[in-house]
Amino acid sequence: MNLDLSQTEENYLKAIFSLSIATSKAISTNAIAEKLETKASSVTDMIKKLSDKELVHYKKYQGASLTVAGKAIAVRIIRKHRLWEVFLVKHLNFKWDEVHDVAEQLEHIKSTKLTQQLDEYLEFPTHDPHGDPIPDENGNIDFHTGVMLSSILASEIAIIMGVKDSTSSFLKYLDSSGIKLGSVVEVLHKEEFDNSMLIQIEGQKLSISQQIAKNLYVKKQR
Amino acid sequence: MNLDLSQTEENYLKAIFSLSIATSKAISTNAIAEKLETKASSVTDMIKKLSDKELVHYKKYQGASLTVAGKAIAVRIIRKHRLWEVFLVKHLNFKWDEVHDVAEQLEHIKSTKLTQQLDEYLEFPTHDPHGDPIPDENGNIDFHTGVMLSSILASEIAIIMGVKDSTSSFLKYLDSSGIKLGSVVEVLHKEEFDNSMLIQIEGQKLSISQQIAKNLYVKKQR
DNA sequence: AATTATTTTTAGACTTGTCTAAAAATTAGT
DNA sequence: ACTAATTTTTAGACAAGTCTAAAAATAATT
Repeated sequence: MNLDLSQTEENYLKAIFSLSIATSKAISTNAIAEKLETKASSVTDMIKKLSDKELVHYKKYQGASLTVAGKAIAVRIIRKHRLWEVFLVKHLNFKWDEVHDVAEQLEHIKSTKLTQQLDEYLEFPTHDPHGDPIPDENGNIDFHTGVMLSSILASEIAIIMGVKDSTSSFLKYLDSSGIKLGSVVEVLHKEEFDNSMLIQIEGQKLSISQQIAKNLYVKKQR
Repeated sequence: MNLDLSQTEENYLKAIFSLSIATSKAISTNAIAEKLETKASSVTDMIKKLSDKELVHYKKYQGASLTVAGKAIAVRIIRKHRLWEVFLVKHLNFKWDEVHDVAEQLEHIKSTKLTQQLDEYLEFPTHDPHGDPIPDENGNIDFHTGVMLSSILASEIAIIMGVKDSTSSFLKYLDSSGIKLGSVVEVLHKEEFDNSMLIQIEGQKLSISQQIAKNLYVKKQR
């Protein structure tokens, strides 16, 4: 069995992996198609192929899920993606909203030595510039605690740990508002009407919509 | 005109470029096929395509040569290849005989910011780990002086500037013989019979075949 | 200059990944 | 439970890049 996958195949595995985080059910053809901006018929073809290679479990009309082997590959790709993001920000002066497209290319470079050495060179980072956890060499991931800022109650204090949405527009909004990873947030008030919240962050008061709050991972301070 | 080339197209341009260094004539279909380890018929197809994109000059049965636009692209790829090689050796602990395959992949990453920043990060290196010149941002290259060790006469002294053959086996031979870029060589004796030479290098006497000497670029010391 | 050998091109086929349009299966709605 | 709506799959086509085998052009030989 040829385990040297095409970039396309790798992208499918990665898509299924990331869609699998939120659920334990099989991932629908349509969901994959939407994620990869392709057509359902193309997805069906590819899932069959990956199923033949025993990288996904697949029964007609029942959606797809990763096998152990498939998940291992997906995690390796994500590991590479995030390591490269760290490299770009830490050493090459990229902003956190500029790294995605380049990392999307770099993640497909095949060389275990490269990945290992890069990891070492970066001093074994645990999180990427967006706060996402970097899988270790064995594929273990410290998933986010999963607490969103939107769930924090008034008068509580938390620390920004990551962003869920990594689109450039969201990241630029955060930059312009002075919200960074590590920032301490105090929830001053929650508006019942639209669930927006008034917060104290980086020395200023700021009103943020629920949409924003739902996309910020935080660690609650006791 | 879509200027976003596939990796395959880029590899053809690079192959034609490197074959063009030794000659001013058009490059034959067969030569390209051999370089890329493919068939002549495939080369014909691709050359036509590149000709349509005005990246190569092509007349049936007359071989191919790069247009100004094609050469510019080829040089950019070579620039990226060599910058990555420097990165791998300088920062990621790769040996000079290990970098080629990885750089072959990395050279296709598309991001002008990445290339610029990498160049700056590496402090604008002028040569890669094999002594090959790195084109600058505008595509200018300091070609090798072109003097090979084989042309150096007995009792003359020279400095190793680069290797012509970058295969792993040749580089490992050099490592095991203590021959490095920058090494000072004195030609002690030239054997008329087989053109081998006895040299003094890195504190030892060494006999090398003409084959070896023909693959080492040197700068003659006056 | 005619013939032979080599190189190059063409023609047709195959693979990968994609698409559209139609058919089949599943899910939802009453 | 039975249509209706939605999702998924199939069938057939296409583009990129490759191949083999045969034809055409060029180069070499005598």
